[in-house]
Amino acid sequence: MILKSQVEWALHCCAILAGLPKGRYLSTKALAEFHGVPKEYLSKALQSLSQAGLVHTTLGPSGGYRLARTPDELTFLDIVEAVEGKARTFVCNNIRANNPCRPQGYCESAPCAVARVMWEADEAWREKLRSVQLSDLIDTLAKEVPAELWKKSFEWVLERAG
Amino acid sequence: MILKSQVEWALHCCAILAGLPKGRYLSTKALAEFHGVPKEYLSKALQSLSQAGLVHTTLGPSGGYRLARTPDELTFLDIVEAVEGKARTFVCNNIRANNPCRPQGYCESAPCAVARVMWEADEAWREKLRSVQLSDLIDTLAKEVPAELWKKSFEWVLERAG
DNA sequence: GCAAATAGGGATATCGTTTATCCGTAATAG
DNA sequence: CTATTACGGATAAACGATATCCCTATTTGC
Repeated sequence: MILKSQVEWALHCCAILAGLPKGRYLSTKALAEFHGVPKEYLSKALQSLSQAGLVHTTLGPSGGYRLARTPDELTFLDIVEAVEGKARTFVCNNIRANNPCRPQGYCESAPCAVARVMWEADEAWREKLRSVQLSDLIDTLAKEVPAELWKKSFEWVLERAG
Repeated sequence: MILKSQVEWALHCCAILAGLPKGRYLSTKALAEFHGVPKEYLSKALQSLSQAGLVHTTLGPSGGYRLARTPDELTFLDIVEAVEGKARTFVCNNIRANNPCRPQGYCESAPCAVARVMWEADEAWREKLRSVQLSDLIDTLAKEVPAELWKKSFEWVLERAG
């Protein structure tokens, strides 16, 4: 069970978009080049962000993406769920219903106890992702990324932002 | 990203094995029939439990599986990891290293900040699974499953336990 | 108005994983 | 000795992740 690589791409792209001056847009082409990932496929991930309402888009030359909210209003969970979906990672097939001792037509009152535990763990995962905002990531990166590289990257993006 | 159905099967099988009298074994055939799942494929899941040391096996007629530890020494995480593996659900491909502004031969000091957050969430998921013991599940089932069904199921298993 | 660049969506192809089955081997109980 | 079992390897089908291509509508700048 491994998350799509698109999740990683989307998170990194949002980190870049967070640094865009207000009103500017960055294209798929620039984001793909910056991260060294296939443009056409990255486009699908960005479309997922768009459909989830996390980013705004414009068409035409100088078009592209910008965040729809401020970085402190965007959580990791928002981004992960936009790409990966909101479905739980554990699917209950209710195999207890195959119990040969079970009376005919017996109807379950509660969700399977096994599934409930697995869903609680799933929720713990989501809660952790919900607790981290995009702004937290930016703060961390600002500390960790060497100043020179940080500055150069910012300029690189600005040159291409429409 | 969805867990294998084998995870569900393994959890339910362990719950059944927890009810076995000391020293008795239950075969793949019986476990597969009880849960209505393909015997050959379930066998792979049980082999995973065996390789992880969670269950003991014996060969021959009246052979099969029994728990290697008491239900309060077996956690959900033990079982989930035995089947699903211990690898993290988020794989960092270190795409930040593709940054065109990055100086040649630059070597990262720390794991990617994005990956660290994702791994913390993964750990939160595991911690939750680690906190629930198989005995907890048995307690819940003992309360929720109708007494009649509980008794019949127990008898069904005993008839087939070697 | 026109040309270039863009997001968006659909169709398609490739690859790896999950799911599933089959078979041969070794061990064991009766 | 026979029947039954766990175990491992080989194989195949089904599915999702990855990736590419193409067409359309829209927008910018000339």
